[in-house]
Amino acid sequence: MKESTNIFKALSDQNRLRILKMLQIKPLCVCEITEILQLAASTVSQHLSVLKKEGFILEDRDGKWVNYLINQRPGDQRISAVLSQLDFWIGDNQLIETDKQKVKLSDRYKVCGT
Amino acid sequence: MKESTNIFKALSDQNRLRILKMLQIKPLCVCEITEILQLAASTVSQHLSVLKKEGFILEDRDGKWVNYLINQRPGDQRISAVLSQLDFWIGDNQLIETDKQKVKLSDRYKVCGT
DNA sequence: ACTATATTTCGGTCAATAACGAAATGAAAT
DNA sequence: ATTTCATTTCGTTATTGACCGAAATATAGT
Repeated sequence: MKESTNIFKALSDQNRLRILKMLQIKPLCVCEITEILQLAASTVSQHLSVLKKEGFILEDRDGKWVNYLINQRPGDQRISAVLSQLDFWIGDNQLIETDKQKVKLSDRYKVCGT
Repeated sequence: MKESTNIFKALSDQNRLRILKMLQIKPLCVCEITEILQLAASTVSQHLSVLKKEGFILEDRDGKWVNYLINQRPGDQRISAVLSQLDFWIGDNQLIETDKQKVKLSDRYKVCGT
């Protein structure tokens, strides 16, 4: 018996919304997200695990990195509904606007490891 | 400049979801909702003010009572999207099922004032 | 004006959660 | 095998949010 989770809870945190919008641009590893959000890596990891647990995103290990990406085939229809119209549900504000710019310019080989 | 509020935050609380589903049956006053949720009136009032502030519901004073009802013409399209398909977004569980039964049987003149 | 009932506002407590840094784990390169 | 870097897990702290009861406000009836 699977208990019905409240998908809105996963979306109630502003930083998790920012992450979703960033992943809309392209898959990212934890250290790239950490760099952009200016949070501790452990905090970002937690947010990602919430989004993954709910089915919004998938992880894909690539060597020492873990890429996170939007889940294209979520089990839950409500999650599909949100993800397929992310711009409708989560409008851009200044913060998200600049996040997206940073994602476009982000290069893992420069951001990480230095 | 109106700051963009996170509509998901208003929906992240289980009791607020219950209230929305109850109001789907019929408009209710605070004391009826209080009776069904078994919370303090002040707590229910807080929940209602959040839902009202976000545009999910409207209030309509009727003498000493204040009726709350689903907003049929929300300004925010996302809120329309949620409200027009409330059953899709907020599935029934046992709790909500019995809430709705209680709403159908609820009679303000018996519940309040005694 | 006074009383009764409904509701909201206020001040405070407690629980949930977002945040951090440190330690543990995973994977690759030396 | 050891080092290095990315990530996760753990333990703790700070913040936020749900909740309550008491006091304040609103409305209607006496």
